[in-house]
Amino acid sequence: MLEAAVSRFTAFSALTDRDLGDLMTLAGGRRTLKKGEFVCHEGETPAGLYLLLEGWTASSITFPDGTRQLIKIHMPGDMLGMPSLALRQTADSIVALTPIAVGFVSPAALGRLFERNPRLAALLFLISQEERTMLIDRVASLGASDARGRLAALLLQIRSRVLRSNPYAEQTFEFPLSQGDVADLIGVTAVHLNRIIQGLRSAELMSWGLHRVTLHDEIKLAEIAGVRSRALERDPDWLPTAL
Amino acid sequence: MLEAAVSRFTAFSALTDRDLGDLMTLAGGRRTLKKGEFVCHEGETPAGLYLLLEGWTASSITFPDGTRQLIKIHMPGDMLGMPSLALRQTADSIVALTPIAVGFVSPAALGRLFERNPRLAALLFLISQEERTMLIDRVASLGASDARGRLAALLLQIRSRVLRSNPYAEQTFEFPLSQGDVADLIGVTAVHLNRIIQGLRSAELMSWGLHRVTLHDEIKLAEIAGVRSRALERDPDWLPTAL
DNA sequence: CGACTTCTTGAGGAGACTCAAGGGTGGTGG
DNA sequence: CCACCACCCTTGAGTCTCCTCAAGAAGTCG
Repeated sequence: MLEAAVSRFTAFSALTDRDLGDLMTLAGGRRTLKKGEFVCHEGETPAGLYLLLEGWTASSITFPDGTRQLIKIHMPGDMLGMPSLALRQTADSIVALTPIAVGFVSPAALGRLFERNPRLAALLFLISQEERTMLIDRVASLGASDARGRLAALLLQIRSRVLRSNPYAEQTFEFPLSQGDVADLIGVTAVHLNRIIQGLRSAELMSWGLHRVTLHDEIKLAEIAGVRSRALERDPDWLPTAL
Repeated sequence: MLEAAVSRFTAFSALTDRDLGDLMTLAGGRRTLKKGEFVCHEGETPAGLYLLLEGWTASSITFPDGTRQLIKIHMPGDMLGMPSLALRQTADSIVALTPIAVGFVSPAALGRLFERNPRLAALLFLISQEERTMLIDRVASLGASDARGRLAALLLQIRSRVLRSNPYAEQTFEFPLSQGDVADLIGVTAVHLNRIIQGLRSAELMSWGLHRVTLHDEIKLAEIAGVRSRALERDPDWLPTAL
């Protein structure tokens, strides 16, 4: 459980006891939210960061005409609200897709982290860069692929993320999103997405039902998505030395 | 000139002489490239960062079928190659859209920055968050808008970026991209984009020609784009104190 | 059990793509 | 200096993806 909370850090480098302690003091004040509740709303003054401890969330942008675009799915270990640190108004709304628990990280604590534990600060910097890469891949998918390709890319991306926290997961995994949610993620209507899903089902590339998704042929799906898999850098030699 | 090179930092907070000195030692080895040359190719082992000093560049992802998706335009002051720091292979190719000059930043120098100047490191962190917001807005635009809206959003975004380095710019600005480039940016074909441009031209919302774009009615264009303007946070109080 | 959300299917229309061809422009070499 | 080539812009016609509107079926929660 604690392991999942720091998994984004440990993906880059092992943490010392001091690092772990600093992270724990960073994320104080555990808070739980029910499914459908909001961690924050776009337009608010940013309060700080939230370390997602349990459950899934999604961040979204709402257009003046009411259209909702889902930007990204978050899972345990993700730090929420970082992009809005640079802004006067929160950029995206964050909603709980399942019951969740978050730890609150005050901006002041973040400032102290940069002063007192440069190595951990650098790891947080790396996590941000990883997030940028994921957004870059999403831009590429939305801009260059059709609905089938976008769906395949999204499912593969979520699956690889699930695998990280549970290496024993099989081809099948829990999937709390509705088809409407996924439609908002990949930028198509729910009606059209449904027809795409029917197609992939009858081609026996995937199954989808009962809040559970199974990818039967990941190689074929990766071809459809047109994605290159990304390997994270481990223990980059330029990282400040551990305290 | 030097001013533009640090403009992304000073947008958040004024720099001390020490900060400026640290930044200068950070970006050593000025290199110039001709239009069309590549700063780096996707798939390579990441070498480090590049501070764009003069000219425009674009980063792109290439799909297995040869499709090219342009991710983002970079202008003087932008730090190139940051997302790939977290990866074993460079995520995006970066090509010069005009003659450019870059300064090279070694990963080792970056590590020292985190150890010796936490305030500057935090500013670099904030710049990364700003980049994430821009990508989030691009995901939203690509996912939720039609070609007209995407074009309007792109032009407004580029214009606000141009304004930052040249506050005296009028409605018109230099624009070195071809229609094909813009089509690759907003994820439509060049043929279709051209028809969209004709429409905006005849509606007298914009002009485009001779490597120059003029936005005649930004309010109307902002409506079409469906964008909220974003104000950067100035001098956040959690920043480590200046050295 | 009833209200609600979610999933599914149908039919017609609009936005975007493909293929194709003509004209303009800048650059290069003879 | 001119001829040629490459690239970019423009326009047309036909096709396909995806959207809208609509309504019924199935699942879910109180």
